[in-house]
Amino acid sequence: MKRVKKKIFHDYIARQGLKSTRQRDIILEAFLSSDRHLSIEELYLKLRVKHPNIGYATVYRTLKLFAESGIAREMQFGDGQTRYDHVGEGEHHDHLVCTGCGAIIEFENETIETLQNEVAAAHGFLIKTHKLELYGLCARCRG
Amino acid sequence: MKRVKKKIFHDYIARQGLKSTRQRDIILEAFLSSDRHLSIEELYLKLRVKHPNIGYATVYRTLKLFAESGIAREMQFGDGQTRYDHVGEGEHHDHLVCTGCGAIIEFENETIETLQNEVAAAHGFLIKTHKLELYGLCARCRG
DNA sequence: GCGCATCATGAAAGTGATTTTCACTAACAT
DNA sequence: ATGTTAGTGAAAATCACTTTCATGATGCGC
Repeated sequence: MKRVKKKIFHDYIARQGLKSTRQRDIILEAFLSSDRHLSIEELYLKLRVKHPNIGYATVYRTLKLFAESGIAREMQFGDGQTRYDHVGEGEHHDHLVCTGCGAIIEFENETIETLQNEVAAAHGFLIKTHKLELYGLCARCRG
Repeated sequence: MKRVKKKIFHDYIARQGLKSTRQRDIILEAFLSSDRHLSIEELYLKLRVKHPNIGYATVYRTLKLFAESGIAREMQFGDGQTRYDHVGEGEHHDHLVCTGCGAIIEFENETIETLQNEVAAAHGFLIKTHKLELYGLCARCRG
């Protein structure tokens, strides 16, 4: 899984005529082995422990590159920070966001996806991506 | 329709012990007679033509107030700006966002809403709100 | 109507999260 | 090994709000 994503990223880098660097590999490894939905700052802080020399800007630029290469997805959950989600081959999931504790739970629902495509078709739209977030209280927070 | 929303807002203002001001009325009128999904800046610029004395901060605070009163809804479409959507009585709609020309089209789909509730229930979640956006190219932009 | 406790406003300063700049390095094709 | 081009890190600049503060309205009580 990690291996596959590393390959996808490296292929992308090569295809775009970009360079493979030590920093990118370190950041990629850290990203792949971290929680989903990490913000730039969270990843930066995590990296800083072992690699205090890697700058915030590099993490920022590399994460953007991950998104471009298709192994990550930029997300906004209304907390003012952009988060980067992992993206699997052809996989897509949506989120349940707990407004109480901030927990983010993933789910997939084929039927909803199908309906979305129908809606799009009815409007002549060609869907590229979508975003579905359900905000509320998780089982633990709804006392 | 406009009348109803004005009343809702004024009632809210009164209930909260706030004051009715000339600026709020001007901004409310401009908001109600403008496109849906306006950003603070867009509304501010629009207002500035006839009311150059109204400050950005006032538009910002008033829009927040609209959202609190229930006649507007804050939205984020990934373009870095918060937009304010009109909200009708009990109504809810989702969006198709064209990444080509920026057009935003609204739609409603009862079945999807039902499925969302089922997903939430399956996870013990209590849904408060949701956000569903389909990004792609509109009929005009998919050449 | 008038006083005045509050709330509101506008200009400007402050914030927080990126995003860009720039001088310096590192990759990699030759 | 070297030249060309992309990458890096620190710091400065942006951007989109958000708050502060001195000044100006509101509107209830008399």
